[in-house]
Amino acid sequence: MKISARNALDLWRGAVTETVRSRGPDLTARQLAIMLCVYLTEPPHTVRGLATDLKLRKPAVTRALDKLEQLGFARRKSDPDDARSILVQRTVRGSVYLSDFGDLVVRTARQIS
Amino acid sequence: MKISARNALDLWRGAVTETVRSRGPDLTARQLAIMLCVYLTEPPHTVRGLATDLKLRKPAVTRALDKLEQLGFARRKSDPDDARSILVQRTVRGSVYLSDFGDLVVRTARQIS
DNA sequence: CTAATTTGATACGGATGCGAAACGACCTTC
DNA sequence: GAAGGTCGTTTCGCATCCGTATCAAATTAG
Repeated sequence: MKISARNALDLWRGAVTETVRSRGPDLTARQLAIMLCVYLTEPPHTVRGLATDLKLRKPAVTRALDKLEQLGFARRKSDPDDARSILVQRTVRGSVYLSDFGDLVVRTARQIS
Repeated sequence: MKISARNALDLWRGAVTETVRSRGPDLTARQLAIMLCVYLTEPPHTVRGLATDLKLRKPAVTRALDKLEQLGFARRKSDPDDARSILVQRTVRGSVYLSDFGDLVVRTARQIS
């Protein structure tokens, strides 16, 4: 993957601009980071683990998961091995959303130099 | 610029995750989109123009500019040719921030596949 | 069994964002 | 110069997010 700093910024602008324009789900940076972590890194994902990984407080993760669950982008499942923990799971809807977003970035990249 | 959808998502995750972790300025997607537009596209930039371009309401742009100005990432200057308009201007601080962010994306890209 | 710890969720007060509507200042038109 | 339009801002009520502190439930340690 080769990319210059200028191209990186243009890429970011193109994708973020298009997201804003199209009135997509209004995710904060934290919510998006959590979502990408859940979908792109190996399970299992717990509230505690996500909080540690992203240097967030636990309530912030709980609330972000509330939002993602409300959008249908994540599901909570209690851990059978430790009923205190919850396992954050992916959904079809979330997979589709991220897939579309990835395609948007690719299309944007093609338009740049 | 060649990039696969999967790499695009990994790139996004890496950069957003690092931004969250490092406690950078907590910009919303709208605020970021406005900032990138101001810095990466040709001036002049007005509230009206930014709102039209991003399909936002004017008060949303005004508030985003309040935030960017508070962070030292933008300046308002009244248009000498039409005192109703304001011209959104770049700052050194904002340039440095975006430059650093671009470098972060480049570094992240290097770590991917 | 009891006490201490861990886990995720919740209550609270405060900060910040939103859209709709209204506003003052300014330009344009006649 | 009065009427109407444009531009950016402000006000209003509402929704969402934050961090701190606290909670109940489950687990672990003694």
